[in-house]
Amino acid sequence: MPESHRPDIRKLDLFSEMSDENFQSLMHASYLQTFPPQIELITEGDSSDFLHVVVDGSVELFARWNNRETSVAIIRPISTFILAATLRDAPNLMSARTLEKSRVVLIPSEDVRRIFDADNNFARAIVCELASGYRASIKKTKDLKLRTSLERLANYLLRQQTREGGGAEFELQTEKKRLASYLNMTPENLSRAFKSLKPYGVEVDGSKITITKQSDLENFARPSPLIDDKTV
Amino acid sequence: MPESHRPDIRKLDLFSEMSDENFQSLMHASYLQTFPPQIELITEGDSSDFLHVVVDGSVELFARWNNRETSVAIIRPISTFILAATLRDAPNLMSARTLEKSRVVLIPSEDVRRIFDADNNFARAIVCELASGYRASIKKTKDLKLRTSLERLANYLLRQQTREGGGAEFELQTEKKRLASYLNMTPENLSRAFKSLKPYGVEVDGSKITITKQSDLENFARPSPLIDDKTV
DNA sequence: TGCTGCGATTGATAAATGTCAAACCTTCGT
DNA sequence: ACGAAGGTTTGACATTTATCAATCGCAGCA
Repeated sequence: MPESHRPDIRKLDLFSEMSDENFQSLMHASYLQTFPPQIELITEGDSSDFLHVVVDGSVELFARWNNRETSVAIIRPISTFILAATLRDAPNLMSARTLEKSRVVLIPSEDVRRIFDADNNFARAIVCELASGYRASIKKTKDLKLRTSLERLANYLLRQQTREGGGAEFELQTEKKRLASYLNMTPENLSRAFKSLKPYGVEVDGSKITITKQSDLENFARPSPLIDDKTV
Repeated sequence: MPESHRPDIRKLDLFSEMSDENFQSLMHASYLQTFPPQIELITEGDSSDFLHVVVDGSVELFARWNNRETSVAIIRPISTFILAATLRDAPNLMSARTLEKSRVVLIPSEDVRRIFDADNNFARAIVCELASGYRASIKKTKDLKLRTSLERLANYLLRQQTREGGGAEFELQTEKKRLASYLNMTPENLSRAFKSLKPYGVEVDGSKITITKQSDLENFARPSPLIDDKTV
């Protein structure tokens, strides 16, 4: 793998504390690949041969069952995905496709497991990462089970607002079709949900959202750190 | 903590490979406590002071938001819970209550973290356990998002049948009220769902289920290893 | 034995969500 | 500039799921 992205990857929590030697060894065995949009990188059920790192573009994780499909996450630079499958040497539970032209570093799972055994700092970082991912997944379950679709949308908007810097005006950064699937609703339902949030000060213009009555929206959404916070 | 349960706990994947010394050290710092039914052991948001091991009875993990409540998991002997919060030293995301008179071993989180650092085999086991839990949670998300409540019930019955040994006749082992919450439906809806499964050979008598047309039910449920299998 | 309380069921109704079809709009490539 | 493709919105309608109220039935207990 070329050198160019190494410093960025090295900065990830997952890799920042490991020894130089082990990091170089991981990188040495990896590939940097560029993919066009809409390429299915992983199909669920496949064995997990590589830990993936998105360094450019974006990748959607999704799942299929019985001819239905749902969006589970959208991975943006710089982050890894399918760490759990890699470590357990188990089949991937989700499929992955590029949403746009993307660059992905592929680290052979075998090397990840080998260096996990050799490098205590790396092992510690892996545990942190896994625990975080696990907790994020629990939060998603709570969001799904405890909230109506309207409430999920309202809270999503507040989270997205925060991610985008906190201003009253921000971009969705996701197609509405995909957002609908992510929030477990149909595009039609999402469209109507936006209208239902208008009384709470949500203005929609294409992918631009403006929140004109912040406290009204928060009052309706009732965000909870135990569901909506990234870090907790 | 008294000695009596140690051999059983030692057999758990999480503890079976660690050094004797470290295991004894963990146990030495732990408490065995007996709780009556319906005691709230943990309230979500609390800091995670102990890793819990249910050695007798059963414990429900559930979550609250906005005056609603949902059942997330039921823990039966012998298993641990809230490992992720313990490791991250983060607040618990779920509450826990005993369903019946139960005995629980409480291992101080601090000791778990300390010995994680000291014992590579324990660290490895923790990673396995976390990765498993993470994957189980992803499967739950897929189940929730991709299936209707009727399909969730049908697949639940097939899983429960397997857990109970695979015979045509088996017990639910859970109040229907709780099962409904676990499957994200109301008790009324669950009751009707059972009736809707009658054409597929599901007979209900109290908590006893008899599956008279196995292949019909499987045909309807379409279980997938990537959602329903324990081990994958 | 007969209460009592609570879970389970049933029926009627309401609310939430999905489906289908059509129209609209934006983007993109020729 | 034009047309095609596909995402978005809207309306009408169907289905799923929840809510409310009443009843049933069983387990625990005086």
